[in-house]
Amino acid sequence: MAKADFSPIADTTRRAEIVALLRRAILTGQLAPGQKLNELRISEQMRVSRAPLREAMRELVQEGILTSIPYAGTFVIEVTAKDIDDAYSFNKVMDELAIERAWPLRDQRFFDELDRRHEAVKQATRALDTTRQIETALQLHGLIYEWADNSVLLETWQRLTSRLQMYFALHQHARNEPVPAEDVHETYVRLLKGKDMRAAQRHAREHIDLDFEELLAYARGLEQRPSRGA
Amino acid sequence: MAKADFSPIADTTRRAEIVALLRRAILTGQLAPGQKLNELRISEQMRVSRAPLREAMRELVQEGILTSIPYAGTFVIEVTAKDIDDAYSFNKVMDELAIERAWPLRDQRFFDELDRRHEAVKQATRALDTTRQIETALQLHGLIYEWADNSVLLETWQRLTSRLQMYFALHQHARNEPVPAEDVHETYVRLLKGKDMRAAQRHAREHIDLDFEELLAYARGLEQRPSRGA
DNA sequence: TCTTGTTAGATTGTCGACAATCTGCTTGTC
DNA sequence: GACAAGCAGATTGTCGACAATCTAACAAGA
Repeated sequence: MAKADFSPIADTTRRAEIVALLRRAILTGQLAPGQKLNELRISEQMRVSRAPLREAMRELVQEGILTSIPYAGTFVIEVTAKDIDDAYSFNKVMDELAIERAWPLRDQRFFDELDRRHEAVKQATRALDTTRQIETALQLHGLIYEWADNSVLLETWQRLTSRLQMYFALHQHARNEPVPAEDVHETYVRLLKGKDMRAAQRHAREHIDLDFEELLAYARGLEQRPSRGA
Repeated sequence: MAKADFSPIADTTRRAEIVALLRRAILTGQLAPGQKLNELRISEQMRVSRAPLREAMRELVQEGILTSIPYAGTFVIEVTAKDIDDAYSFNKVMDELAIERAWPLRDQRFFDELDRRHEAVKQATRALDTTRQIETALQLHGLIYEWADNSVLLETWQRLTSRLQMYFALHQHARNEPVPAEDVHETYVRLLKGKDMRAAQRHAREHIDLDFEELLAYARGLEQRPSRGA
């Protein structure tokens, strides 16, 4: 009775591969914020013409991690403390919604997947792979969105994820510290398996708090005492 | 003391104009859901080469109103009852957040702008211009997002707006009724000017409810009793 | 009759070259 | 020396043509 459960064929267009490459370069900090993307140089490096490269860049502009100025160029977005703060407070509200919606839909598959992703984080942590640690942590966190059964909510989360990953990667790059050895997701996973939804929501908020606070402090430090008035 | 308040120069690239044209065609229902966009035909009609057209389409795919299948084509998104329901329940939560954030930032400029946009809706209603009525109503509603001082929240709203406008336009198209003469936004505007934030939030939710309920009923009617199981 | 292989037409994906625009330097003038 | 005009050089925007892929119609075989 096992239905053959094929996954979609891999995207075979150059455009899709370029998107993946560029996104990765940006999210890992290989391409720094504010940096200009020279079309000719990149197309030559990738052995690709400018047409698919430009289309890929247009996608990433819409995704919000590149910004384009006509006849001037396309740049990696700058990251301000306000951007991080905005993403943070928005994320808090979304999290509560996602947990609320996903809560009654939790089943064995959910718990299994939760463990699987949790394991992936722990493995990346053991391997001292900071990039992958951020990536897997976000995937762990994203499970409630995938389970919330709301396409708009999920899509919004995925958009936000790009930027969050970029922010955290920047932070890690700057600190250049070894990754924390202890498992900060233990409580989160346990609460999601439990019976108290409010407690899970509360923890999710506070748990996110911690990481973000560090991030914010770092970003504020970068900005030279700007005039923050309207 | 009046600062020269210039608006940005108009986008001079064909790409930007194509994006605007296509978006308009989709949001007004000129291009029906599911319809395929033939690149050659459109590029000839617009007297433009396929390169900027394709870049424009890539943007709209990311914006969520087009969908692309490699080597098969790019299509206007289909609208299901679930999509509308998802957008609806997501919008409710966002609205509460937006009102909460915008509330303490309301000032004279806010009230003036509120009146201005309200007037625009009434004018479109008097002119029996349904398309413009939808557009202006969404702009009126979007003010709280612009005032909430959160870039992520605003951006998310703008993305959602595209689809909402499309949904409502479809609905209007299908009903083909004259627009309602009475002013459904009167209470909304009055509450936003008042002192009771909770009341404003409650009304926004219920006000939105009305329009959406009709929309949902319509969309469900379209779908041939689909199996709604997982 | 149903399935499978082939082929022609149409459409999308990609390429290399040209046009439009910006940037920085040079030049000339005061 | 300061400043504006004008001139390369580089970069982005756009174009037309070619290559890769899909669709459907049709033929051949079980």
